[in-house]
Amino acid sequence: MGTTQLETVPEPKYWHLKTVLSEALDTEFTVGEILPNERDLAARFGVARATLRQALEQLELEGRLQRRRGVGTTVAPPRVGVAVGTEQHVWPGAAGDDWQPVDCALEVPPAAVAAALETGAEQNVHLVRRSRTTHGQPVAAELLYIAQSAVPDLSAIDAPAGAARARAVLRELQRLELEGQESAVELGSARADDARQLDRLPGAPVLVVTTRYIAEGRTAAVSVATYRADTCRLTFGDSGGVEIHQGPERRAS
Amino acid sequence: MGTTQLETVPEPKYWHLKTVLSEALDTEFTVGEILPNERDLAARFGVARATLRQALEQLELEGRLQRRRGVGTTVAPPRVGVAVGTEQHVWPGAAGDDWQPVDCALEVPPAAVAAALETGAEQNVHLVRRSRTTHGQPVAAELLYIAQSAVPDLSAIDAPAGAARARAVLRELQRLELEGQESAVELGSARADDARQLDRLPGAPVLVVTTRYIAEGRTAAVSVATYRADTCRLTFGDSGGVEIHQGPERRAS
DNA sequence: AAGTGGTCTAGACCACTGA
DNA sequence: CAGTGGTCTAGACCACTTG
Repeated sequence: MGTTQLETVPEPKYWHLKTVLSEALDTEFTVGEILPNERDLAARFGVARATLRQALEQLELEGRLQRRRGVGTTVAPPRVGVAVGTEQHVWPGAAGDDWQPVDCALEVPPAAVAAALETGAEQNVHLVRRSRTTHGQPVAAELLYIAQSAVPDLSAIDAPAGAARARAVLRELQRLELEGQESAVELGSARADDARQLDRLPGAPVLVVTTRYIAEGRTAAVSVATYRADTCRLTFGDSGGVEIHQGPERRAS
Repeated sequence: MGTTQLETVPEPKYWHLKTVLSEALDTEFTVGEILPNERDLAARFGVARATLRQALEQLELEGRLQRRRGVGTTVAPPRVGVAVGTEQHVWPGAAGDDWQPVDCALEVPPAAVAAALETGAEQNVHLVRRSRTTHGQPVAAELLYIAQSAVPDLSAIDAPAGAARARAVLRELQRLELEGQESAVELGSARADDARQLDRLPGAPVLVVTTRYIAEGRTAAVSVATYRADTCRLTFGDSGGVEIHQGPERRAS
């Protein structure tokens, strides 16, 4: 029962509930442990299930919980840091990156991508699909649009389709000199296909990283990478990231 | 009525609703326009208000809508790109950044920050509060922790408190040579005080950017900046960002 | 005071997982 | 199959903004 303060608080119940649960997670649970089910928890705190769910949703958004339909709610491990903007710029597909080519096709890109690539409307570009995993868990799905002019030597690309063709296109890309790259991060929600790749439900919160790769003074490729927002911390800079703000939120005074 | 497909779809109503609304926003509304209120909209689509709200919540998360209690729901402008990791690293408070010092105090930092700064537990550091605005709108609130050893010359800092003291501390910081910085981005939810600064309700989704500033081989300062996730696109790189993925989500095939 | 979005309830049924 | 989280309903009241 949340009998701590009940009269004088204009604070929403779900907010208070979230705080209580958050503290309980720190002190009484270990990573991977299963929580009681939502109906029991709601009853225990004397609130409707919807209210309890509102608190759980926020905790999941903050990466503290993991919920899976048909299974239950578990305590999530700390977010994993994934490097997305290394100091030394490199082409996608360079040796040592942890992306897995999935597919490759010629397609008409979305208007915004077409504008960046300076291709005409309705004009095909290479579309390479890749997925990224760390520690065996899928963390990101990517759509990589490559101007046809950036990979002109199609004769070297004989694979008709699939991952083999994707690898061939990326290999050709390495021949260009990469002059720069710039990225942007924003919040989005997973489309149905991304959600499937990321092992989440559609609409799950994701961090969308769009990157322009610049060569020969033009944008040679555009990447739209979709990262699981619940499990990932995106790091920019030289090292693999610093352990700040990863766990329970503590504040000075 | 959502009479389009009703029998064979296991697609959730709110998801379908979101799609319909999203298309309507593209074609029938202009930025800043007010939508009908939630009760009317729900009735118009033949769903419960809670279901309608689930769709609106997602659209707000994606930066398509803006909702304000007591006012209404409006069509949001495209997200504004804010630069958070320039190529040439600079100290916070350097000339030309668009942060506004608010406050300054000596406080014991959270454990994770203390570890990064390599200060002992319970040891005070400078805590500078700043806020960032673009186009007159508040976009971020920052807590900037600065090791006392990084600003030893306290005699130059005579302002007792407030923004003046913050500026003085930052000015002293510029004397050090900045050797590097590294950042991480993750999803969070606004605490009560951040929410007030950002003109949002507590729990609103935010992008938390934590940055380590390195000088003399040590971490001299740590910044925890909280950006409004609904209105901001964080850009990393040389330019101010590229117009990709900013608007309605269009896809090839 | 009227109208808005925000919170909350007590139910119901569905989709999925695992034994 | 039983148990889980996900969706949905039809109400109610509250907090806030604006005229």
